[in-house]
Amino acid sequence: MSEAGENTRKKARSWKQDPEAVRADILCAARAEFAEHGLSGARVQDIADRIQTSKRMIFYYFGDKEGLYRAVLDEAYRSVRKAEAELELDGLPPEQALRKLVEFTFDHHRANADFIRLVMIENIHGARHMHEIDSLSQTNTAAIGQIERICKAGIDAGLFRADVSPLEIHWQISGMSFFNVANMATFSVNFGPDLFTDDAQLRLRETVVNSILASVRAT
Amino acid sequence: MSEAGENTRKKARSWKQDPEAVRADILCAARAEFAEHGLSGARVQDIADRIQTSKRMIFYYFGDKEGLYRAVLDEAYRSVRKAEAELELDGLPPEQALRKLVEFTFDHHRANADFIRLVMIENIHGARHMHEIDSLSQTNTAAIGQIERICKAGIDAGLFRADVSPLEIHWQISGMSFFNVANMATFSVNFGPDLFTDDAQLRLRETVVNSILASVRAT
DNA sequence: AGAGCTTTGTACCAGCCGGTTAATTTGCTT
DNA sequence: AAGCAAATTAACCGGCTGGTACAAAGCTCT
Repeated sequence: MSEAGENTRKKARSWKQDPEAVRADILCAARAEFAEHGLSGARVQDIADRIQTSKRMIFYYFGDKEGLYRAVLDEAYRSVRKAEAELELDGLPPEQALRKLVEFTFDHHRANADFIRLVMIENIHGARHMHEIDSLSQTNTAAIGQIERICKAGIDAGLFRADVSPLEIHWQISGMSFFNVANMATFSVNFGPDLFTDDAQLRLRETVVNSILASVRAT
Repeated sequence: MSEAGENTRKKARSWKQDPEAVRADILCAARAEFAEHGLSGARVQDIADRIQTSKRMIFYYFGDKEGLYRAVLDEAYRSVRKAEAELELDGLPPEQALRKLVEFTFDHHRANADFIRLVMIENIHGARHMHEIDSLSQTNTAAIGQIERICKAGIDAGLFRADVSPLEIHWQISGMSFFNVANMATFSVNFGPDLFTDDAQLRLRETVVNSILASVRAT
């Protein structure tokens, strides 16, 4: 979740070489640019302008525009997965664990609009570029693991229906949390901005929690 | 829901003028192109190539690229709203009405991937272009009307909780139905394509129905 | 039939943008 | 200090792309 802006390297008169920092700066600026304008809408020159570097450097480090885009996508997924993995749920009773997971996901999506936009963009491209990033395939399914454990505990305790599907639950949580951020613009235009004030979002989050919990509970 | 492809006008040797058909053809080709490549990714030349016309015609009828995009967006929303309005729910008991609405929305989103993609794209642009289309603001809130009526009936009958929010319900239904189509690509890459087979989608739809119903039911 | 409008075809342009060439500077190694 | 690879800069290029100028061809009305 590396923060935006803030030149990491010193670029005062007599510049010091610091390739890692340059790479990181470019990646950060590129993430913002791609998130804002999409792949074809992003301008390499604008990315260079965001930090103190030249267009040439971008091609030097990342080959071409798509290479840069892939690197951005890779890093974005990596940092999100890291945050997910840090969430500790194992001690909690099933319902509380599920509640906490939903609340976390909902909040985390809201707090990482750039990532959401990158995923939107990637979906527009049919996830074509994700296929070319090998590091993604394995670690992503770990997100399901948490839900599987919660479900198993819930079923064993007789609290959850025996036929709950962890994958479907993840789909539901992701779906609403994602939609909430991704479609805020059009939803606001169509139905007003009332749902997106801070306290309305709190209520909405609770609605999502209740909806998920209600649907997994044993009758 | 005008269908794709299929040149409406005759373009044989001695061409007859048929501006309406040309306009419709352009709109149809443009919708496909924009849905596929986004606003900046779409090529005007490619739109012209999809049907039997010249780039010149597009600018003649729609002014510029953004004007065309706006027209596409307008027509897309219009046709979707029309389909929504045709859904007849008033005779049904509350739970069945809500179920039918969810099932309809879920299916309708799946069947209109182009529209979903246009909305995704518009969201990436912060719904900037929707603001410039006046015909949208009024008719869209009508979608909430149906849910309001259902909720009122449900509450009066003691079946639904008294504090259900029609807007939140609409948000939930839209959210999951939208996500299901919009994020199919990345979701499949991350968690496998299992959820998107025809019968898995049927089960998933049922999960959504149950989830919504469970959360509105009076305790 | 011909004036005057709308509609269509052809050729073209200006500028933007991804990407490159080549030369300069920095820092490390010896 | 000399040699060399890595890092950086500046200028440049080719082609793509939105948009246009101009002319020709149909339709309509008289």
